[in-house]
Amino acid sequence: MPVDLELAPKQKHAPGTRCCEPVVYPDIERQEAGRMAAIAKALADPVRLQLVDVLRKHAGKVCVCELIPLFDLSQPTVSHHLKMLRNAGIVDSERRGLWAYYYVKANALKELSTWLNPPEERYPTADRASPASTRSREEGT
Amino acid sequence: MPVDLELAPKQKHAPGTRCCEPVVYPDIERQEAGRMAAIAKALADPVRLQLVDVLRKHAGKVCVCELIPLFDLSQPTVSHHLKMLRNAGIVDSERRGLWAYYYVKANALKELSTWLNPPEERYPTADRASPASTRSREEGT
DNA sequence: GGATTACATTGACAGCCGTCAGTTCAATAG
DNA sequence: CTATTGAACTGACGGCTGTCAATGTAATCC
Repeated sequence: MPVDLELAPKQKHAPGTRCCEPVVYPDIERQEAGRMAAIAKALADPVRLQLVDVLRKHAGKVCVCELIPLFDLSQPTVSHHLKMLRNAGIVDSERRGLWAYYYVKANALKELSTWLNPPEERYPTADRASPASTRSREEGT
Repeated sequence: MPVDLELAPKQKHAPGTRCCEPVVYPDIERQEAGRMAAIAKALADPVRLQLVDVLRKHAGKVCVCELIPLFDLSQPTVSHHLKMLRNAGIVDSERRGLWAYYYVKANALKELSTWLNPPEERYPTADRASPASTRSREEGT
């Protein structure tokens, strides 16, 4: 049965003890997180990741007819993946006659890449778990 | 999955015309793509991305009870997301008494980060669509 | 014109994902 | 011991995803 935690003081914890120092959370992160998660979602499939990899490595515009035989997938499935990548803003396409050429949009992966790649190793080493202890950083690289 | 190149004159194209130069695809990419896609999948949700962000920024071990109020989600849902991050090998946890502390594992994001971050901004702007161009660099086996 | 080609779209299907209410479990407090 | 607390687990539900066969569409060739 549900417990009435409304009436009690919100943080009981152990008397005089805290689990860790409070975490503040900047609301600005939220929009950014949404955008980056959308990019990550588009890359969250091996086929799409390989597609982006091939397009990046060839650094030009690659025809769909060259992409299809790279996978054991039907043409509509590859087309579907390309569409998802385009909807995510990662790639774009251009038609020339019968053929469609895809390419990776510049800076499309920049935000996620920047977030993943911290510009500096300037993370403080405070251990928020035990405020009394003077430990720091248990994992070396 | 396998890169099975057809030997038959599969490519009709327009007579005497090619859509673009052939794309070779290193098979080694496949495993790597699978691993990186799994990491991307774990980050493909705003909540999980924010969780990782908070854990990274605090650079120590953060108690779950501090993570829960950051989101408008039930405790089981946050726990579920943390489990997915752990299963993906991105975070790990440690119990101390009643509390559980989560932290980002070192190097967990390294592979994806490296792939996203091109080692060099040396992308030429060769256009593979025009057969007249004289590029070479097709990375052989 | 009709036939062919390259690619996109549709519809259907199984499987996974995000969420919550409810429950369970382990550790602590009294 | 019992009561309480922090966190994980279970079951359920709607929605989304990856895949294919079939179809549609636009451009090209005869």
